[in-house]
Amino acid sequence: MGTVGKAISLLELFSVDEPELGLSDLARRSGFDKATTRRLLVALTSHGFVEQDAGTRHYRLGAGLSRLARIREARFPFLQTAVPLVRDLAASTAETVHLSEFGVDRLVTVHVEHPARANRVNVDIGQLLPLHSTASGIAYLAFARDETVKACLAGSLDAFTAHTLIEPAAISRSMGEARERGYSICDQGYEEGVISVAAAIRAADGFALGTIAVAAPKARTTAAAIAERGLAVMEAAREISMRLNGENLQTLRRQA
Amino acid sequence: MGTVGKAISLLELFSVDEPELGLSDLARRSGFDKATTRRLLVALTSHGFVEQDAGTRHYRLGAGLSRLARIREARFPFLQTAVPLVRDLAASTAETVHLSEFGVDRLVTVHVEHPARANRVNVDIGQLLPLHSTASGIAYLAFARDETVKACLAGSLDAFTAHTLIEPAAISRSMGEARERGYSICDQGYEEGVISVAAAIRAADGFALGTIAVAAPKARTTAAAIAERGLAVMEAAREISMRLNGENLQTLRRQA
DNA sequence: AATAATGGTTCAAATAATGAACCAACCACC
DNA sequence: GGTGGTTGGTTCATTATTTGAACCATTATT
Repeated sequence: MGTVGKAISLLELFSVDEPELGLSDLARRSGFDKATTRRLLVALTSHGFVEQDAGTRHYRLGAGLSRLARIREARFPFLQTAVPLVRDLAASTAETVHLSEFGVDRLVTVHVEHPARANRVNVDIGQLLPLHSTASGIAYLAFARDETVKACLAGSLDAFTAHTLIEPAAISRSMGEARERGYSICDQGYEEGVISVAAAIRAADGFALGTIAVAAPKARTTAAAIAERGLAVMEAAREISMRLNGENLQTLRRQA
Repeated sequence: MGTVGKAISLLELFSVDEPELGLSDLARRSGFDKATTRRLLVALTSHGFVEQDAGTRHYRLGAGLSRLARIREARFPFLQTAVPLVRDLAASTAETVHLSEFGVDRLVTVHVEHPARANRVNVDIGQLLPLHSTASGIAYLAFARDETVKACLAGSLDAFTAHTLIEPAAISRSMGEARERGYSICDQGYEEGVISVAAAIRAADGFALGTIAVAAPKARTTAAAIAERGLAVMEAAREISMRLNGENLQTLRRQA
């Protein structure tokens, strides 16, 4: 791995659960030498990607990242556009709704709304979702570029639960169903006891760029609820896509 | 400059005005060799910090940045907290209101509300503000750590207009006034014909972490309007600080 | 058809990154 | 008030990575 990759992988150690980490901790988790880790942190700090707490000397993500993210968001107002619809959907379903955007080879969770009840599915902002074993992933793949689908199915596919589909043929079938139906269903493919539905948010060219999903404890979820949520999530995704692309969303090339 | 610094300085070439850049362009502007530039871009792309348009082959900021920025925001909800108050202030003043956060040695503009009129001060998201020559900068310095103030005054201070204060003593005086008054005033210190007021948003320890400012064309701004806006911006900053720190904002050590 | 852009690649030479060993300071625990 | 185990931080000879001139393939422009 090159030096910039190492620097970035340091940044990736921070999470919602652990937003502040010390030098030794970072060195341990990254596997880099303490001196290396520190040199990288200094470089990142000097550009505002990392900040150091004056008191504890621990490190945290810096304002430079917010800046760049805002510049990106100004050009491509994904969050701004989608968040209100995520809220609406969360209110009407009373279950966890999460929004994700594609990045490299996974989906990046960029927004979450949790219902005000104790028994719920918990998703963290920044959480990374695999493509083959989540409702969001299948919804994304259903409208992704062939190269992306191929790259996904070619890699080694982890089985997170006993229900995870890992045969390319089974995943392809699942994608096909999602494409026809307009939304995907994933029954405990990523975590035991969780059932989700998701739909793809699409760019002007018709290809998926992210997803919106509703996740709920399977124990209290009926088949009728799934169908209802599926329609709702599909409608929300359609509306977000429309708003993003100014009404002129092309019909997708790749139809079922 | 180390390799990670170079990689980051590539990212910094993107802006709201130019959110997409080609390889040659990036190489030219950064001053790096084309091969180097590309290697850096590949590294950044493979971690989702940069995306490449499939059609134009141009590069843009990637979803990985949004992810990290959201993780940061989850821990420290500066934007979430402040934006509503920025909106209120923009509505009541009918002038440009911008919010900034300290980073490295400057203020980073993280949110802007523009009034719906043609003649207005324009501020872009991501814009970097110098500390010594803007209302925000002076407001920040007035409640910054001594080290920060010292580092600022020690550096070479650019004169952006004929009105820019560049003598450390004059800047210190300006800071003192801002501290007493509760808000800063900057009369064309950064751009000719623009007058701004700003107040510091403070962390739990009493030190500034950002600012909120109102900027207007000087031609239509009376002394009374300045005073009125000063109070409003001060109140907004106080409210944001309160909400961020859960009511227990410590009185600042360094008083006038 | 020639010209000058563009994005992208190669490999010996130059440079920057590495890490074991080293401080100093802090904390917990007899 | 030692003692051992932390922590953050630094040094410098060794080592591995980055560098860039020259290269190719495409795609406009003239």
